[in-house]
Amino acid sequence: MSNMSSMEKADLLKLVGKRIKEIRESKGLAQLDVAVRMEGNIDTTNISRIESGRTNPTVYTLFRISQALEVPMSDLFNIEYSNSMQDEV
Amino acid sequence: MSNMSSMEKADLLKLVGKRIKEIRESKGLAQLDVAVRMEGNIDTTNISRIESGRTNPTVYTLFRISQALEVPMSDLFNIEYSNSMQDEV
DNA sequence: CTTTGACATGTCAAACATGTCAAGTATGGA
DNA sequence: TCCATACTTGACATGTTTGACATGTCAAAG
Repeated sequence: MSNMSSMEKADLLKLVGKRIKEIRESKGLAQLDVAVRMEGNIDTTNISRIESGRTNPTVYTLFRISQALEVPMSDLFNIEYSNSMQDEV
Repeated sequence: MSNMSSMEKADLLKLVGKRIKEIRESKGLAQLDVAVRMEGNIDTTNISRIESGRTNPTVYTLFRISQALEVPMSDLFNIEYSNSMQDEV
């Protein structure tokens, strides 16, 4: 997710979704496990839609997912500007 | 944004909004400047609502804002792993 | 072959984000 | 005071996310 400057909506959603799935699987969790851990009502339908990039989730939904996965929200964006600055225009 | 585990929706939205405003002002930009730099149609109304935490923005909207502000998306969440102190709670 | 688990996908309704315009507030300067 | 800039707030239409449920697919197990 380094050169985000020219990214389109569909690409962003796919990347975020893939990242969420990656984290979830690395923790050995099923979508249902995440749903159960999330605050408020949710079912796996929405998690599936988010992971496949078919929906444009709100920040609160992403927040609840990051809570359930026990990672900071920044992890969902997999941002590592380790060596450079962002988009020096 | 420490101890996010017990945060409620309204608090999350207020924090993110405050952080966006903080970054925007640190760059000497007006809401209108951000709107103009953002992809797609937008005016300052939505930016105002997001900054005041009155709406729950989608990830794509936050993405466009981070682009306009020329910061990585993680900056919008004020990740504290870097140099600042950790979770003083 | 049937069952079970995990996930994708379709539909529906309710709630909500966004975009747009208009009007209001506040501040600072001429 | 008047005017301009910056931002907030209300109302509304439009589109989309979300939650709920049903169904489809696929693989593994029995």
